[in-house]
Amino acid sequence: MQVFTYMLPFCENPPVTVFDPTRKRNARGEQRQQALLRAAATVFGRLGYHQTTTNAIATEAGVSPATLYQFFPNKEAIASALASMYAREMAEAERAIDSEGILSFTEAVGELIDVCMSFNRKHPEFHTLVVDAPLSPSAREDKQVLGQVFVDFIAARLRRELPTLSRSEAAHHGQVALMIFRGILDELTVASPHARPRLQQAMRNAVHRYLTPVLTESKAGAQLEVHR
Amino acid sequence: MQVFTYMLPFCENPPVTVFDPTRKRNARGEQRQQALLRAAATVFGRLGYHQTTTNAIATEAGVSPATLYQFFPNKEAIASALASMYAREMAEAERAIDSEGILSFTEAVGELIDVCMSFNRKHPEFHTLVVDAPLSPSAREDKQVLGQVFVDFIAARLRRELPTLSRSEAAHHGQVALMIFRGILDELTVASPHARPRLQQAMRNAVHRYLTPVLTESKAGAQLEVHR
DNA sequence: CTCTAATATAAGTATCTACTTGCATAGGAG
DNA sequence: CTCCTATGCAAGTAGATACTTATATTAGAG
Repeated sequence: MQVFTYMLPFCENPPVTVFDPTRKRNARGEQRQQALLRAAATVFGRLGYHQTTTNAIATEAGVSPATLYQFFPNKEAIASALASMYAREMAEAERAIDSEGILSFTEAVGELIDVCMSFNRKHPEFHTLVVDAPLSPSAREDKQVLGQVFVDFIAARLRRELPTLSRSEAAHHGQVALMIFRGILDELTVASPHARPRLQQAMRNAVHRYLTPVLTESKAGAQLEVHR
Repeated sequence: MQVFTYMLPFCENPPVTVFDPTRKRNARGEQRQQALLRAAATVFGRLGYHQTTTNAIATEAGVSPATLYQFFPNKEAIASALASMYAREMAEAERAIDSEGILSFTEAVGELIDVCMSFNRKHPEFHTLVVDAPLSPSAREDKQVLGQVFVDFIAARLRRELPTLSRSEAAHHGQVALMIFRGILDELTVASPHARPRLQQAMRNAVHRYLTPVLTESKAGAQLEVHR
């Protein structure tokens, strides 16, 4: 059986190595890997994970299907490599937001939303990879970390405004904000260009409106929540 | 080629007839159809649409695969029949909410959310059918109508509180509420029983907090929205 | 240059799964 | 009873697609 090593291209994060790390690679091979990943990204973005065939990826990259399997053990590995790369890159971008801590709560959360929306818009294939693709354990980990970074960002900002808020409460609200984000993102990915700006505004409003009462109504606690 | 007629079982709505409406059916056959739909619902709920094979449905129903195809032309038709049934039933339940118009805005919207959450909890397979399954045009129509009923319910309530709100604005807010609902529902369907009550409360809060500013901040219009 | 390992592919195979065929049984109308 | 049609199934077929094999070509190290 063939043994694989591959590095993730166009990504500053520590390279993800799969299988044998001792395998030598030529420059030509590295180019092919990158070309294959770019081709995969294109086709995944066009057709979604399930509709995308490995043959289509190979064709898009201008190589034979067998060549693809010189560099990736299976279809899942391609999806996982892309998903890991994107997840790490996006997490990095989120961590970089307001590292000096000069933004207000609303500004920081708005910036978080914008960064996430731009990223998804720049890499439309990320959505299907995260939602539809079966990922390797390591890619699942990266995906989960990405979610946690989003949640932690919001939780930290909430607690900065309101130190009396418990960690678990803050995390919970971060999680709900993430769910709201994802729900609207689902529509954003299929919305017509004409409808997009309004939805982007709605996204900011929805998350903001969910979070601000946590800060303003906090003294009264859960009693002020919608009853029933 | 075999010709099909089937009626949707356990559903008060007008029966959905597929193919030849003149085909005679015995009581035994009707039982089988219902058993097959029940079996399909079970397996779809357990494995999701894509992982569910027609063979598994037949096995679950205790019949051979060929028998399944006596009653349904293909896998999609099974998913479509179930999805149509559920979509109509759920739309009916939504339309029945506060038909006397005695509930407050908050109560009515809360009731809408509760009805939708209970329905999805009662029929866990509905989610995968609507999200993952390729549906027949008629089932897609029923699904789309269901979404519209949700949106219209909220839009009507918004305009009842605030008659100056334009129809399109009201509809937009209804649509965003639906996206928020779906985003949180996605997590509810996979949440542990222990986490569910808190998420249900978060669902009510999220939708409520998104909608109330539409009523209270309306005079100032979009200017009061989160800037940028 | 030469030799070895990496790269490339044509032409498959293997498997999965939706769906069929051919034939046997049953049950209601007449 | 008799016949026609609905019901039922064992044993398939067909087509899609992930993945492999055998083999040729290339290119970098020494």
